[in-house]
Amino acid sequence: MPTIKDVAHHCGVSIATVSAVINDADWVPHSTRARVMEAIRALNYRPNRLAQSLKTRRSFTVGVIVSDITNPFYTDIVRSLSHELRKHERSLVLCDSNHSFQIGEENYRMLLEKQVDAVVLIGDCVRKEDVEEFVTENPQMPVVAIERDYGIEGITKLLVDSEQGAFDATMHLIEQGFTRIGMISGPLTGPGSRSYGRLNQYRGFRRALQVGGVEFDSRFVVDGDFRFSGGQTAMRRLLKFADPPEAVFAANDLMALGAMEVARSAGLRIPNDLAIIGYDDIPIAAHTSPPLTTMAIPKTEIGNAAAHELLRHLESERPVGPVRRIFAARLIVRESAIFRLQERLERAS
Amino acid sequence: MPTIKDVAHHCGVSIATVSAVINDADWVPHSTRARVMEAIRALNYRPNRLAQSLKTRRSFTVGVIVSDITNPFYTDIVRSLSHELRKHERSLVLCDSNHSFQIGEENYRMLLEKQVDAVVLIGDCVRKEDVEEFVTENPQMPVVAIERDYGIEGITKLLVDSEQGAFDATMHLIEQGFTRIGMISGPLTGPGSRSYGRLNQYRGFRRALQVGGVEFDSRFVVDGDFRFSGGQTAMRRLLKFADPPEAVFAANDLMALGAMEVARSAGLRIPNDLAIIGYDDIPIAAHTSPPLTTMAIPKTEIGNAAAHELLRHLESERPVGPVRRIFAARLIVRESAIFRLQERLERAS
DNA sequence: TTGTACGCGTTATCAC
DNA sequence: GTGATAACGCGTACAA
Repeated sequence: MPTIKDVAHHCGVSIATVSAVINDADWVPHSTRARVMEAIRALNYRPNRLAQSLKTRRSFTVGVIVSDITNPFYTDIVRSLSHELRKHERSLVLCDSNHSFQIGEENYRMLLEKQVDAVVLIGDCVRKEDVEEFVTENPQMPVVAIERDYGIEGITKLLVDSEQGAFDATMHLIEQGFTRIGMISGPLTGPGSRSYGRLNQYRGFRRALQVGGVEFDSRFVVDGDFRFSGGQTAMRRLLKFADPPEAVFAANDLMALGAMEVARSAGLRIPNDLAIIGYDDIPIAAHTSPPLTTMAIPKTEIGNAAAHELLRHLESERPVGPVRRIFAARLIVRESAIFRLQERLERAS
Repeated sequence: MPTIKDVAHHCGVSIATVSAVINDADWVPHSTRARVMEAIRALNYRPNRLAQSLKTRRSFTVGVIVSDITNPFYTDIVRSLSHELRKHERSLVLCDSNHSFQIGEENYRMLLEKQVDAVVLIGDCVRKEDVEEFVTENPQMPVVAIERDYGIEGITKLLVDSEQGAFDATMHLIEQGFTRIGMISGPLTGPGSRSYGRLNQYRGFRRALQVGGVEFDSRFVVDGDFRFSGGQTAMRRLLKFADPPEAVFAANDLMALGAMEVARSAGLRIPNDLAIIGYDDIPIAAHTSPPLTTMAIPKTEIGNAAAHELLRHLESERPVGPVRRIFAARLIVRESAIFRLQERLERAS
């Protein structure tokens, strides 16, 4: 591997001049500049970013810790983050904490040792106390937390308003004309309850019923586990009632799909006999039969925002204050929650 | 940030001693070692890996370029790769080339400049000529290519035998007793045809028919696009025949799901009226109704193997020869391709 | 057993 | 305009 020294020797200038050419300083004459460039091409010289970083104290690298990279939301966020960073000449070192706080803490420490310029935390990947400790030790390093509110001052937070999302979903059902509305919620305790940041979905559901003037029936709220099978189990419980709900809001699409499967197996048509609305807009949701009405999370926007916030810090001269941004889920109307008026009138008569 | 110098001053020894303690050399006396450790704790000293790397010429970092990180196969591979590397104190720089050869080439160059110890190429992310050039320029750097055979000497290849996978899938249908068998293939040209490395599926399908003594009907082979909608379109074409196939092998699960949807809408029961077998074993496949019989790709094994091969090079003294490993897809029997004998006898009578 | 001095590849300061 | 030269933080011969 040729070094800057080799280039300097090759074209008979000093390393300082070569360095100036590389970092295109304005004072280098065109003639010498051309000679240096020629030597660089001839030797196929590539600057050693490690040495650059050691000297400039900027690694042009961002560390990312994600609790589970196979979670499609996080994958999408990482992707858009990666693209934005690339546009600004930064690279990304990825750590998957695999839902282990210990691994997350090790990852964080490693990133600091590697002198990353910033850290992005996605999901519930590091213990709050550890983040606090790292942040107080490195107050100058930008930290962005996504989908988890550590409640720590001095770090940027990017969150999704799940209360509002659940409210909008439920409100959609009410506006369609449904009056007996159930909910398949997420787990009330355990890891999923926090990492998904969806504790507030139930609250949004309740608020929508209240605002929409629809009576709340506590029997119609069943808790699931965010998995397909959890949706199935929950739906079976719902269908046992003599007067089951006519519409159901599921806290995520996987459970909505499970619920749909059980409903159809029970001979119910969707949405004619039972309306279902999900949450997440996973890829398959557009292709189920009927296609699933659901709430989309602005994954790409979140990834872009993370990059944007980081770069604001990194590219500005003086430290920039942290930010707390709330993103809204967006209603995607498809066919699983349509109120079929004609159908209902016919049945009523 | 405290440096090794600060630690040395703090406990009144030389930096050489501190360095020896960090890299636990055997000659440091317990007493001084303890004093140094104490100072490290007190100052909260962390060695600067950048400086270490500059000196030792090993960055303990592996570069990964993936054509599309949101592709679940690649995500799983990246995940297992990342875990294995972490166990061996290596970190991972992730690049998503986003199906662009130009971005892939830029990524590769950047990784080299960052002095990564090795490169992993997943999918069709870098032009063959570029890989060749980089490899000849850096003959000592280990390169692992996954799911794409560049046909380049000197790099390790990890591939899935799609011919065998298609053969096994089709053979499963034949063994069940089906005789009129169709195939929904992948695209014959374009990016998908190469990045998925599935050109050979058709060949495996043909071979199975031959080996199994089942007549080949060219009308029953329709090409799709690896997407849900492509599966739907293909199935519609298949169902137009007066004597449609009684079993279908789809080149991926998404198309199998699309085909299933169309078949059911047409009033066909699965597998009673039409058997379907997929390829990939995507997560939802276990939860469709009926659950989809399919071929599973050993994603985790591939990721682990990539890490294993890299570490063989990285941790051995002298260069190790590259390897070419072929992985087999595994049949996952569920319910979408079961031959219901009794049902068929009843219908026949 | 411990300390000194140099080199890794680069940038930045300051003479010339 | 250009070229020495001192850092950057660390590892390591080699001297003490």
